[in-house]
Amino acid sequence: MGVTAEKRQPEPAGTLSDSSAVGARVKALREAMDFSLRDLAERSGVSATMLSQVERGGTSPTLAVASKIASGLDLSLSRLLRLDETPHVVVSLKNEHRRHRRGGHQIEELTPPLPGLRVDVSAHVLDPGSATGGQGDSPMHEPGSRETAVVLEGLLVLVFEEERHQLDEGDSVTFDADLPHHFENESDAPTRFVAVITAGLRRG
Amino acid sequence: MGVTAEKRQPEPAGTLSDSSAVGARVKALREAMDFSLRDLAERSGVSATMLSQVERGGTSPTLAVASKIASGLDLSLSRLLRLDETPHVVVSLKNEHRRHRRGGHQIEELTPPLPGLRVDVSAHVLDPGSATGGQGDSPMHEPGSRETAVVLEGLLVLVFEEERHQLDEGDSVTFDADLPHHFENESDAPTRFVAVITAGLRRG
DNA sequence: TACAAACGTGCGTGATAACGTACAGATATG
DNA sequence: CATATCTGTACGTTATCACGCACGTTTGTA
Repeated sequence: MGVTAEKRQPEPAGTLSDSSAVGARVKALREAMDFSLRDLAERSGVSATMLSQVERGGTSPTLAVASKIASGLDLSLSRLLRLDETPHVVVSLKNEHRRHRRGGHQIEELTPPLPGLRVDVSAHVLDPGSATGGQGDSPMHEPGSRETAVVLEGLLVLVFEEERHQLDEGDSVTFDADLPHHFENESDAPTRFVAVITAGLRRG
Repeated sequence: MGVTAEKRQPEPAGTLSDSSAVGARVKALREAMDFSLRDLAERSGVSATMLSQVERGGTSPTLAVASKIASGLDLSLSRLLRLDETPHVVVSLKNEHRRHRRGGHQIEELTPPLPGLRVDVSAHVLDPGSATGGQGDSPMHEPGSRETAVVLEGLLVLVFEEERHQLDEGDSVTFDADLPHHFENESDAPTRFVAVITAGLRRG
């Protein structure tokens, strides 16, 4: 069971869209602190000329120089950069979740398609008598991946390499997801569970 | 990324403790992802020659190039830098029991303490008016870790770097867990949610 | 008003980042 | 074993970072 890996997008979340954003940020912080270019130059150890070029977006400073500038503004470099990165928090509202259904198997993606996200969280509902592992739903994942399933409601059966494992409400199970497996609902009530799949060891 | 200090002022406090630490970090991450220098060059748009120099600490790349390298590693530059900045306290549960409570916060570990497990899944109940992040519960996790929370019942508030995010039942949220955060229940009914925390990047 | 000081930026220059090419060693393959 | 391919790095070249100096403009002061 699982979702195909999202392909890398042109501008992943958190990447600087334009390094001149950092320059504008430095200028704004410097002015907020009531410093001139020469003031900041003295505090940071970077020349006023360079600071002017950076603020106007005319050059991309090295990490060493950028760290000095951040220090002159009483910040770490990572914190300075974070001010202009895309937001770290991604709230996924219930009605925004990507949902799909295959027969008696209902799937709801709970994690956003962020590049570099090494875990996939999804909610599942299995109607009575239904099972996962239909068309387009591989019984195995990429090598090294692992899965944890948590039963929220009802009864769940994990069939792992042809061995059956009974899970009651509140139980959880962790296993290597790169081996053949699927889930079944043999009861006469729907089963709800959350599946957490970690990225494999080799990422292409 | 070793800058010779012979002609420059000693680096002021607050800068990267060791520029070549970033290079070593890039090398460790690249090898963990099983990439060659040429593989990463293709993904990041930075030449293999340059990557080799950076990893060996022979040069300090510009912010523009460093951002490309980070992107090739599926990271933002600020996260890459954060891995080698001020050491963070690693959260560690005080006892091995699978269930425990702190005031109005009830926690249940759902994943077993398996070696090499790169994800931690836990169920939480917050009584009305309660919050996470009390004594012995650090507001930050190890560098590079990420967290996804799914609201199963009730209303939840995420306070992330002092910004509040409202979540209704069924909503989910994903964020960098190595920055200050905690959860609150401001409603008059209990809140149940599942938290999924991925291992940090610092681990082997 | 005149003058001094402060400010941001253009210009030229040296240092170094960034890359392409080629090499030697390691690894894979028939 | 011989050959091909992959890998990391040395070297030379080009592009650009980083700076000192000087300029024109703005601001402060007597």
